[in-house]
Formats: sequence, C-alpha cells, structure tokens
Amino acid sequence: MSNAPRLNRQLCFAMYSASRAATKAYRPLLDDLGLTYPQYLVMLVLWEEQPRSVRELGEELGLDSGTLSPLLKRLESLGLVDRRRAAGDERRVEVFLTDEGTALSARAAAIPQRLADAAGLPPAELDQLRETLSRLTAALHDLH
Amino acid sequence: MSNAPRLNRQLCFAMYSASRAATKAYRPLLDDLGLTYPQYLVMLVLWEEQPRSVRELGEELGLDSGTLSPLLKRLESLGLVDRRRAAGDERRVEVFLTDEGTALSARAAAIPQRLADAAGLPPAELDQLRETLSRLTAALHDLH
DNA sequence: CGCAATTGAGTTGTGCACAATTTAATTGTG
DNA sequence: CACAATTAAATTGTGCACAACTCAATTGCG
Repeated sequence: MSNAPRLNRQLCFAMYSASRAATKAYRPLLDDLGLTYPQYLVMLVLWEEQPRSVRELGEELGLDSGTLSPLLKRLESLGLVDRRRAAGDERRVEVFLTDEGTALSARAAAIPQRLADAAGLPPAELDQLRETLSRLTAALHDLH
Repeated sequence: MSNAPRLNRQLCFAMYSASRAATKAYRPLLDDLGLTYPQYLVMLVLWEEQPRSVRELGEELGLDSGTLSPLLKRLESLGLVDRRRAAGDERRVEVFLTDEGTALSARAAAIPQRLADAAGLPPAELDQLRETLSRLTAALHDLH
C-alpha cells in the first residue's frame, strides 16, 4: 500500500551498512594495536609520509579539526605521535610519528590482506568496487 | 621506502568516505524535514510497516538499543512517533507513527531520486554497486 | 510450581563526525 | 606601516555507534 522508498533498495543504506560492517570487522585486529578505526586511518596517512599538518591530514581523510584535534591528542597520549607548532608558521601544527608510532606499522602491515580474505569476494571485484565508490564519492563531493 | 598499506588503495577507506559523502549530500534535503540521516533511515523502516518493536528496528538497521533508544526518544519529542509497551509482552516497546510521522513520508518521497541524480553515475552502475555492497556486508557479517 | 537462564530496553562511558564559534597567526592592500 | 581579511587549530554542542552493564519481564526446565 505504501509507495515509500524501500530501505533495502537504497544505495545510501548499503554504503552505510557496509562501512559499519567493515569497521566492525577491523575491530578485533585493531584492538591488538590499541587503535580505533579512525585512528588507524590517521596512522596510515602518517606511515606514508610525515610530518603532516592537521590541515593536510584533514584533506587526505576528509575530516575537520573538530574531529582530528581530539583524535590526535589521544594518539599523542598513546605515545604514537608528537604535535609541534610549525617553525615558519605558528598557526600550523605538525604531527610527527614517534619511534613507537613508526614501529607500529610493521604490526599493521598484515591487516589489509586479512580483511580482503575475510571479504569473500574475488580481488578483481573488490578493486572494481573501490574504484566505483571513489568515483561516487568524487561526484557527491562536487555537489559542494 | 615505506611499504605501509596505502590509504587510497584501501577499500575500507573508500567505503568510509563514500558513506560520509552520501550522508553529507543528504543533509540539506533532510534538514528540510528536520531529520538526521539515521533518523531518516528509521522513518524509512516505519513507513514500510508499523508498528515495529525496538528489536525489529535494530535487526533491520543493524543498530542496537544503545543507539536506537535515544534516537527514538528524539523522534518522539519531534512528534513523529509514539512508543508504547507491547500488550502481550511488557519487555517489548512498540514504535508507532503519529499522523505527523505518516504525513512526512510524502515530503520524503522525492529524496532518493534527487540523490541518484546527484550521484552522476548511470542507474545500472548504482544498482550493481548496491548489490556488491550488500554481498560484501553479508560476508563481513558472517565473520560473526 | 519454582527458579535459573534468556530476552528486550534502557543507561553509561568512550570516541567519532560535523556545524558553528573562537582565538591566534599570517597575508594582502592601501 | 596599519589593519582588514584570511587561514589554521582548537573548542563547544549535538547526535550517532557501540561495548558493557543494569533491570525487569518472560521462558524453559527439573
């Protein structure tokens, strides 16, 4: 009788569910490292290159300082990063890996493959999925 | 030098970004209805069929009472739903749409199409994407 | 029946997301 | 140089997510 949009027909719900399911699948692995999922994403960026300013981290991850500032403080209190005002521009805060933060990379290296295995879909399909999602994200971002 | 997993190669990050981008794209439309995105999802379920118990809503959406209880209280204080203990089983709380809650469905009906248009991908590709995400979510769920 | 185990909601505590605001440093322009 | 505009972080406030826990109602089993 109702012609309301059906939940299980909606792409938005599929993305919302998949994202939460993935985060949940990561949890036991990340618990071993003492990281939450967003903290892990920040560490991934820093393992690629550091130091990075808060603004650069925000651009890479699509997060603002309201999310990153407290998250980075928690990473600092875990002893994984240091935060220092940039020498040339005192507005910027640069985030450095500590030795411990750098070392954690080795223990995190196996995680992506373990998750890919758990996904139970062929690698080509996962790759295709990632590519389509990236284009969709870009399109949605262009709305503003 | 680093062989750390690259952020932009990771499917998990693509899902995380896409989900947040979609939520953000919905926001201006949902602001008109006075709903947040998770509140909209709950209303979608209720527009399909009501009343639904808190447990049923949780199963449909994959959310627990720790998320739903306060969310439903907010929907109640907006005048969109009522909550009553079930007659036969006093443990259950049944969520009913108010007249206002039912009426809101009409104003929400146009939203999915507007988002699909904004996505900028052909409908067939969006459908394929939704299907793949559903399978992935199911596989991740089966991990436990 | 009696009572332990289970089930359904709610509560508490932590950690994101994100809008809006604040504060301080820097830049651009007359 | 002065000073308005801009930029970078941090802060505040609201609302999810979710684990862990509490409490009450119900079920199942001896």
